Amino acid sequence: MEKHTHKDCIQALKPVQDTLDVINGKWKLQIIISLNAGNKRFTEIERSIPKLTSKVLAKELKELEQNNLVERVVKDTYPVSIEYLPTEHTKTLFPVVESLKHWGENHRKHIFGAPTKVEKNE
Amino acid sequence: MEKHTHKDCIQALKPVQDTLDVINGKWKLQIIISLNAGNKRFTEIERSIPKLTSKVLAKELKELEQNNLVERVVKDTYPVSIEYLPTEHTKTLFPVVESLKHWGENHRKHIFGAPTKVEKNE
DNA sequence: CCGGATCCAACTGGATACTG
DNA sequence: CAGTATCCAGTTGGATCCGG
Repeated sequence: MEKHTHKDCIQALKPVQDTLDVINGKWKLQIIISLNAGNKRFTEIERSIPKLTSKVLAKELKELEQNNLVERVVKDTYPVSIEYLPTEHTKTLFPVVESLKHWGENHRKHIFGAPTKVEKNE
Repeated sequence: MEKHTHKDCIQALKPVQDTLDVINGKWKLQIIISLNAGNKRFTEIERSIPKLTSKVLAKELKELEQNNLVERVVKDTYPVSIEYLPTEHTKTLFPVVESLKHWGENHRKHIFGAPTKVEKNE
């Protein structure tokens, strides 16, 4: 087996990193789930996710919006109300999440020899 | 998408986050690829990945080893040589990476390629 | 060659307060 | 309500040097 610069491998890795960047961090997927559970308003989302602060939520929502995974809708009422909605594109993420979930479960068995357990939840 | 409770989703999300933690960062997958390309020695791996420093590589290799994705072999030669090898467990990661890659490619088209769907707000 | 130790700059994110 | 601003502590990672 020859050793090479595997530049082509790195090239193939680019879309992988793109995906990881998009769902990166511990909040993005939780936010997406919260939206799909029906939460729409900023404060609603914030309250639905423990330990998530408004500063971080604002930042995460912006990034999700840029990636077309969240739609920000400004309602021209008084006072202006804002809704965050999941997009069609969001749904394409579900199989990926399933894949990650499946591997995570298998990995846990592989490392600890025990299935995922329910832990504390504040 | 069928109806879940929010808590169910968060619960199901745990193994997903496990997986993301394992392949997190911009180096882990590159290192795995480098190993699978045949690179074994520390310095070899370091040179094969631009911008990767020895400190970070050492840390990443330790984490990968803890997750059984890398095997560290000490050869009792003079001077002691060390080899890093991919494991069987590493292979189980490939379908996941494929899934991430596929979504990343599709996502890029969706964002930039622009068969732009018309989503109008009022 | 294989890293560990150290110093340091930049970034991250929590807590709190504040605004239109 | 939907965020911003500010301060601040902890973490990350680059640069460099060092020892086995």
